[in-house]
Amino acid sequence: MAGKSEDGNNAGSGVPVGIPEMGEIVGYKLRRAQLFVFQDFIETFEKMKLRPAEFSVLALIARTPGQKQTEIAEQLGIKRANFVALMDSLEQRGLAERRKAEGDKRSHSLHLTPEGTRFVDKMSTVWRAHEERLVERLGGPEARATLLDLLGRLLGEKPA
Amino acid sequence: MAGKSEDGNNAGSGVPVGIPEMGEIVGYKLRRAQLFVFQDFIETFEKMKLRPAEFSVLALIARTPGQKQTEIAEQLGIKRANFVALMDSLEQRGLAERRKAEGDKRSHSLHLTPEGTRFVDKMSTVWRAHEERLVERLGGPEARATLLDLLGRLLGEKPA
DNA sequence: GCTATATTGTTATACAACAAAACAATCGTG
DNA sequence: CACGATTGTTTTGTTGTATAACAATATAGC
Repeated sequence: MAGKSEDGNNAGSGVPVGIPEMGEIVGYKLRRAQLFVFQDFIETFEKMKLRPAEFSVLALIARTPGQKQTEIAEQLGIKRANFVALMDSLEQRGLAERRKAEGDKRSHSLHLTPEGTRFVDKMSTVWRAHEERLVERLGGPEARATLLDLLGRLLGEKPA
Repeated sequence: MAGKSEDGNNAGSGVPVGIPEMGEIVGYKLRRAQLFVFQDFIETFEKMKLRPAEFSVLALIARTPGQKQTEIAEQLGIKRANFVALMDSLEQRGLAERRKAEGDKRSHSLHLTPEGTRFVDKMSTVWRAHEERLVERLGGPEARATLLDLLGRLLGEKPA
């Protein structure tokens, strides 16, 4: 056998070389992992009737209240058209509210209600348990930090 | 000031502590990264009119031909009901085909057509360029290996 | 061998996520 | 003031995915 194997794991097995194995495809594994994590997230927040998108909206409003709808939506990569129903729901549940922005009669500034603030507190606690579960799977906090760093690189974030 | 800061980056700024920053949420960053990678993937394969799911099906059939529909679907996490239309499309495009499985008149064994084989060759080449783009973003092949490893841990794969 | 149960591929259907276009109200600028 | 841009909204369409039901076939138990 003249050393011709490129794949390294299927010499002479008739398996066509050059065709990527699923586990070697970054996009594929990324998707599977994201699905898994979201699955855990969704189950974790099932009782609170909170979906990932709603979580992110509440967290953003909590951290920087008063931002305009479009600003919040943009930061989360949500089209402002699709953001409307999302915000409607949060408002009807009494968790967040739209206030007339002073100075601009078109835009709404987003805030948490008092109940929303309490809700976000509980939400944050519940989230921590979810995140800790991921850390265990990853094998420790350093692994999580590394993962966040690598994902950040894909997203083009500055190398800190 | 007695050292009470837990967040470490917003002392005295009125920002509620305990509420996670978006960039610190594994699930969120994972989703954004996956979206980004898929975006690049989709643009890369726009000319070939190939979607991620179709790519994965063709790659799987190419690597292990003769598998039953349900087997392929299951490996990819696709419900067999949704797999039908997917496979229909690949068959109508002349890339893959269903053969009557010998021994079981219910099941179909999946194979590539000759044209499908050529298509997969080209597909693999094009994919490599996409993957290489990701490697550059990540900062090298080692970073990619690390990422695949970490994602594998999330998915519960054996530590090799 | 016959019957009950399970599996395979399929159809139909519903729902959620997401994108694109258009619109009224309002803003900002020349 | 007139014009173009922006904000929130409605409407609509597409895609991905989940569920239920079905006919054909296979398998296991008796």
